Amino acid sequence: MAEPTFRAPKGTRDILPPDSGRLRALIDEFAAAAGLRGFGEVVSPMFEDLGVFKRLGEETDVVTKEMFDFLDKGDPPQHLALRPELTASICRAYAEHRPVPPWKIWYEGPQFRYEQPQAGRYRQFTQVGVEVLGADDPQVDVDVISLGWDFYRTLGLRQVELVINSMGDASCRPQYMAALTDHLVGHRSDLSPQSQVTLDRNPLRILDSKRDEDQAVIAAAPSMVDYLNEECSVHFEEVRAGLDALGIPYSMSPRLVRGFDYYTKTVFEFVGDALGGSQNAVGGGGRYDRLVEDLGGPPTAGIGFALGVDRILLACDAEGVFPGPATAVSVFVVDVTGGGHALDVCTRLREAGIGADRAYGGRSMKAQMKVADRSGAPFAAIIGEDEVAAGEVTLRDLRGEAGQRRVALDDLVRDVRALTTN
RNA sequence: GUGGGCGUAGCUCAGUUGGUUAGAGCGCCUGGUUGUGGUCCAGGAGGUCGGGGGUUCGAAUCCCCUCGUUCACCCCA
Repeated sequence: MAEPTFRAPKGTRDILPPDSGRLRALIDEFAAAAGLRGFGEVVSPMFEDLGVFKRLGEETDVVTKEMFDFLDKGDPPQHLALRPELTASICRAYAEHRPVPPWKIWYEGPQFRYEQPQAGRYRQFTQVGVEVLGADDPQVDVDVISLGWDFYRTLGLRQVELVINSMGDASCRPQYMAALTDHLVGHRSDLSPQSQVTLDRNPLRILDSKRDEDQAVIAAAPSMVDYLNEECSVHFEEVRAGLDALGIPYSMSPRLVRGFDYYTKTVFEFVGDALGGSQNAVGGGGRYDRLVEDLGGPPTAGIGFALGVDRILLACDAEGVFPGPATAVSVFVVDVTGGGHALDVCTRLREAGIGADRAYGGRSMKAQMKVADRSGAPFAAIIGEDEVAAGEVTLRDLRGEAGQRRVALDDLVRDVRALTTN
């Protein structure tokens, strides 16, 4: 392959038709699902002060080594970073604008992490997500989780599984951490070298290690749910009861700890079973009752999730669902008189709200018919000298058995409507 | 960031132990008598074999570097 002068930067890609149409349709689907449940959209900046993201946790890889950060041209310069996720931005916006709680919002857009790219893992990737700020009612957790669950079902995905856990809060997590650390330190020599390093930095991280050597130690480790205090325990029970009431299946995993330090109480992940490899998390989220405060806002409970659009589409491919939208072009105009009449006919159709396209460059009828076929349009409107003389066009059915017939130019819109509405 | 696989036309891939003008299928373009696509037939365009360096009389085939991609770890969506 001849090397082009420029190519999309490492870990980024161009999304072209028809994939881009599919992406758009997926986001529209999510917008509809969120809107139906009373969520409003927030469009926030693509970059923030670096400090906004640092609050996500000093032990979080996304913060410590995966940030696209830079200095602006100010004096003194401001240290900014492309957003690696959106929860922090939303919390920053909440602290800044103080909307009336509960604040139910959804978002969509690209996010950036400086990682080694892999299938389903990009340096620029798209997420859709929701956040609810200002309500710690477990019913909110249920509402949020069910929105995610329903969304996957709407797309047609059947092999997505829900996994949940509880991380406790500031009063019970320390006791669990002590017990976990005791256990891990006691088996330090049984852990992989990498996990032994992790142990000193953030013991919780070892729980989702995928290395075989670690599995026995992890399996014997204490579970957070056994250390939950009364409040957290009741909260978790109510979340589970709510999911049960909705008939949403889930499994509990004491190993589900998530990568951000800010989570409290409920955490959950949607796993795409149809995706091989490690990039099988198609969505995840949890409750974060301290984050808004950490960003300078009032004490505010929060919960939300982010769904990886790129991975969801890979999962759709794997399951053979969500093919994407059909063409919006209903009529492809074939004009063998030079093209001037195609201009007129297309305009008539478009002004009536009927999708219309045409060929350019005065190509042969055969060539234009091929383009018409490829366009996916259900009908072709053919214009030759005969039609022009009679003030008509030949309307041809490209997909069915209706054949073709001549119609008066002034009746074209009416006839196309009749054919496309039944 | 660490380690392994891969990188030949727009796409999916063949290219034998290094040896003459690098191939196929799909796609694209043009035709198959004078206005008709989706089937069929015939032509055609399109590649300095990711890039750079080296070994050799000679390299897509061997070596080194580099870039990209992919898999695992890590992390996460």
